[in-house]
Amino acid sequence: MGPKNSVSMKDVARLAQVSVGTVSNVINAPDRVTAPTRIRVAEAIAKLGWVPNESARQLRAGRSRSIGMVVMDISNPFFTDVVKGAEEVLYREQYSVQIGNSDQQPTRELTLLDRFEQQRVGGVLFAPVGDSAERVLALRRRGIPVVIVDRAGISSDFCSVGVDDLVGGRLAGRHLIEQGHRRLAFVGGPSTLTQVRDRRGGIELAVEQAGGDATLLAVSTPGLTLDAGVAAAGDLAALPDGERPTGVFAANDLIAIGLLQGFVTAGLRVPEDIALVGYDDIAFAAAAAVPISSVHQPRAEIGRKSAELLVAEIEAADAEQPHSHETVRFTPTLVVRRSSAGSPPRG
Amino acid sequence: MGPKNSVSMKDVARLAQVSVGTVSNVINAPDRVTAPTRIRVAEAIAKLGWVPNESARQLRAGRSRSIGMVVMDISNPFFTDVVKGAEEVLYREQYSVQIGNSDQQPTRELTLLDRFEQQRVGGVLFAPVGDSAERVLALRRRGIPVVIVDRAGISSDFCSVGVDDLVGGRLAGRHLIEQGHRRLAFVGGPSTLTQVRDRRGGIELAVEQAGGDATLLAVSTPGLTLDAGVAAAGDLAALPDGERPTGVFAANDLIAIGLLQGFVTAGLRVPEDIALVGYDDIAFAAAAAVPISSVHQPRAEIGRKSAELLVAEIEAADAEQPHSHETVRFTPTLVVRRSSAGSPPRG
DNA sequence: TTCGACCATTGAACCGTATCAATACTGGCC
DNA sequence: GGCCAGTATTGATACGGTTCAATGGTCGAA
Repeated sequence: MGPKNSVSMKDVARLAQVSVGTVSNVINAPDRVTAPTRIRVAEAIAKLGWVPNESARQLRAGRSRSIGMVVMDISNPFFTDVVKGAEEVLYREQYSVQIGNSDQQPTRELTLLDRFEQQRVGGVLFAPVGDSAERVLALRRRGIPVVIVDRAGISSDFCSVGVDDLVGGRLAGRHLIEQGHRRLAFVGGPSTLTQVRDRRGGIELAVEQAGGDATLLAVSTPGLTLDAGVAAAGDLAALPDGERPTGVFAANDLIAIGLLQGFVTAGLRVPEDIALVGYDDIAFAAAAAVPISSVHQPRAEIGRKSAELLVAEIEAADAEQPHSHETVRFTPTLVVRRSSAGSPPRG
Repeated sequence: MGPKNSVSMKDVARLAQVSVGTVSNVINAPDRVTAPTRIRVAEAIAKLGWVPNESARQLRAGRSRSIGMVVMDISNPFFTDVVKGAEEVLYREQYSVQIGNSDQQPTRELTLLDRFEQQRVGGVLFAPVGDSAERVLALRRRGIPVVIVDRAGISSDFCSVGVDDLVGGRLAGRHLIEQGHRRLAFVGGPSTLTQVRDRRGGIELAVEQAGGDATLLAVSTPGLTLDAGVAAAGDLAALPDGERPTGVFAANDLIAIGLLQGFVTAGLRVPEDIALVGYDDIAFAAAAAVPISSVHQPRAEIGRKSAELLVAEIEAADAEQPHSHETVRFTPTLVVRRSSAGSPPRG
């Protein structure tokens, strides 16, 4: 239909009666250009509505000011908060962010990394589901820095940021035990996720350390979603009263909120019949039918710190300076709310 | 540190003993290449670990398989659901998506559009906050198709997808009136947002049509967030019992959830003292302290349809075929839950 | 054997910018 | 006036692909 209205630097140069090199300087090094010419060029740019072509710029310059971010589940508020923290830093530093949602599928995760590599992004913030270690090393070999988010210290080959999930899980477990619960349950999955394994490991530790008669039932879910929680609640509710756990620790708040819904539907009261502790402390946990106790992670801070580490690594590489990888492991805290208040039912 | 390990098509061509043109064909038109050479080239690619440079490809080819998406608030589950719907379609169609979060700031919105234009994205899915009509037209003038999301039929210059917010607002208003409420309130803002104006307009309409003594109090908030809802709840709770509205319609579910929290804190019971209806019907509305009635939008469907329209427009442009813009306006429905059940307190 | 048709492959031109050595200009100073 | 130092500007080149006209080779038909 319309004319392929493609105005380039050359057109600007012609209109402003200068060379393309000068136009380039007006953009990238304005102080190298004399005021009158600078103005003439600026006017030409405005008149033609020229917008620099990022592809051409990047092709020539080699580097890119866009960074890629891969998250497991964009509809989990935990990740959107991490994303917002990262965006805040990157926006300020003049990077643009590309968010990719792997939806907990290792295949999609790899596809996203492929695309980022093809686009020669300046760096990648990566919250992995599968074991993409090899793929990530390939990225680094090409010179693309990668920071691992939400899984701290998995390897000393990268910077990484996360919380100590073992500690978090133990906090939750101890709390339930201190409240008097003896039949505990852990709900979450898949256990291919480090986060799930560690959080479960944490509550297992708490149970062992408590000694005595405390037991732990592990309920595995296909994913960390609301629906998975609802389904798991049905399974638990179906157990006879004497066998059903009285204290449940969910691998994240989405599961916890789902469990709560499911319990209510099944006629179980929280916390009177069954106590509940979640993980992440997303805003919606406090607003749930019964406010949910949760292991708090500094979500925005995780995002910010990841972005800062990534920017530092990118700039070190640009300046050909050495860079040593850093592992930042935040310590989680427990926020107690109504869902785990009071003592367990006798039974 | 490491060598700038930049392997290009030329290297592949040399190793495979063919010309770069042939390598290109292996990638883009495999059937033009004889099987033996194809294999030889494939082996060379694998051996060298070559990954095509998207910038170079795009620079030459002119088109781009990445599309930009601008949302108002990435931490609002409504938008993440829309995003997931769009991603589903675009991933299938081999496009990559860049998500930008304007955070309800017109300035950031414009910055994001600028970046997308510089990157010469293939198309843009745009959920606008401000009045960016001019900027959007500039994009189109450059040949970048734009689909307006979550604001249907604002202009016949673009495709657009959304729901009829006037109808949605009226549904909510009618429902509250039918439940016997006479002192109604609308909570939301800023009213620069079409969505907010339309939803308020809808309940105003319902109040007018109901005739009689029904009144509407409009409470303006700075944004559509949880916190804004909590704050507004404080204001409403501070009103004397006889004056306080008994039926409240929130411009979205985040506000509604915030209101609910605020009311509970202030000692007001929902729905006994004050009834509540939200908008969007996000998953968390049903899971709130009191399950919240809400005007349902087909969130994923909005995302899918937007993406489909965008792809159609892009492909029409590629094929130099005419394209006529389409406006898709879904009709919202009301989902009644406990937050608006029962009759108003006498007072 | 010769010719033409057809197909696989080649090679050069180009996309829009950054970069940098070379050049043109300026003003100050002897 | 001539020369020099210091800037402002130029123009050619490279980046890594795609594209397409031109080339070379094969095979069947005459």
